[in-house]
Amino acid sequence: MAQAKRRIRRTAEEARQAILAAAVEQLRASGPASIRLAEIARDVGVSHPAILHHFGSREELLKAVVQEALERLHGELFEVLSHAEASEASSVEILDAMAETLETAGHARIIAWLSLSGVADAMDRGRMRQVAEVVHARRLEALPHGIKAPHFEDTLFTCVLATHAIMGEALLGRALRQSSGLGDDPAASTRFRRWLARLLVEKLEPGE
Amino acid sequence: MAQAKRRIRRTAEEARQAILAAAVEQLRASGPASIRLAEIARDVGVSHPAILHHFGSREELLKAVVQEALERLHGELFEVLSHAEASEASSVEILDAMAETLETAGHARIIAWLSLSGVADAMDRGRMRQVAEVVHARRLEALPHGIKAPHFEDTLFTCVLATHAIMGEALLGRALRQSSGLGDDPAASTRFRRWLARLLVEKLEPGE
DNA sequence: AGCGCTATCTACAGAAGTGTCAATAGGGAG
DNA sequence: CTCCCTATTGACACTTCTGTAGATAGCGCT
Repeated sequence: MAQAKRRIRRTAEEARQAILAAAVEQLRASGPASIRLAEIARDVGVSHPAILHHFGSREELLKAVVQEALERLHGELFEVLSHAEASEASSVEILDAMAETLETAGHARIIAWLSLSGVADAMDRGRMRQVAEVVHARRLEALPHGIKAPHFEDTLFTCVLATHAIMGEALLGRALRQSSGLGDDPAASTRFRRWLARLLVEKLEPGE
Repeated sequence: MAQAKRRIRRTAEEARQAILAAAVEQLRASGPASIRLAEIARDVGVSHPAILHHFGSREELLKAVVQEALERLHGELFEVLSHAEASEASSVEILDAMAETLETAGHARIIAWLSLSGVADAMDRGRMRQVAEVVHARRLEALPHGIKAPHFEDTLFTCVLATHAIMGEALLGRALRQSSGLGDDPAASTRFRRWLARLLVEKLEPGE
């Protein structure tokens, strides 16, 4: 009858990782407000007090999840940019790769959740400015002679616009395509990205 | 002692409106998942069963709130566009007005909440295409001679980009300004809008 | 004034979620 | 093999939230 249930005993670190993974997925899917200990426990295959044992409280689990998610994001973006730099990729390809990362890994959704619920304020440390400075340096380098150098803020705003576009496409892409009469055509998304990349590149590197 | 509490008795319609208003505000502030009957009841100044009396269940209240919020949004956008058309406003001014509406009234946040939580799918009926068609007609009209007519999709994508930018600015504006080293400068937001408007207008009406 | 409709209230039931506790058992160390 | 540490569990306490039920009290109508 009631067979004694065989316990799987992980190391503390393995357990934390398994729990964090399930929690991040939950965060991506339904936001921080709907993170339930029982549900995550079920996904991992443990009982919910186990989670409390490793994280102390739901609140602290949430903190850890947010940190984990942001670290994954920064890590992946760093990797994408490193690859791009190493392979001398074109601006179009870089933009494409970043969009791909944000969209398919669900990072865009997570950022939106955190931003809306005000959970992750000021965890960023000026990354946008760093990126913009790199782009601006490239831009000045490739500047044809006799053309007035653009202001830094122009480059910065261009980067901000690119960010908004990528995020917006990840969040509202499907809905807007529906609303545009494009149906569910997934190719429309890549067409938009290509179009956007051309627009931005023409703005930043008018010579090419 | 316990003074009999004087009840305020509203008409059913007034009560519904008061409840909806409080609920929409809650939706804007913290999203659909955190809509609590007791809290809304407190805001309105009634007991929570009163809400259930008027709406039947939390679920139906939520439906009504979503519908109300989207109707407000469509109404306000329609008004803005009507004004713009009547006053022959410039494209820059139109964009500015729409951004203002989306941002200050909190519509952008609401849309983002609904989109993330998958509550409001397909409530739109092709409005994006309508807008894009109007813009495209204007664009062809103002076209200088001897220039090849742009594809409709180019105009459509431009409108989509504008939408993403406005939404993104409303959602992530503060965070990105922080990350850009611009601090809390609220003027930076208007500078960005101006910059964006110029970019889009130059794309759509290169002659001016 | 008296009556009836119904918006509103208080009190309570039930579900679900977080957190506590003592007991259990897996696995490494000696 | 035995012991000890601690990851894990089932049971339970407590809170919060939705929904129900019966009583009550405004307000229009006659």
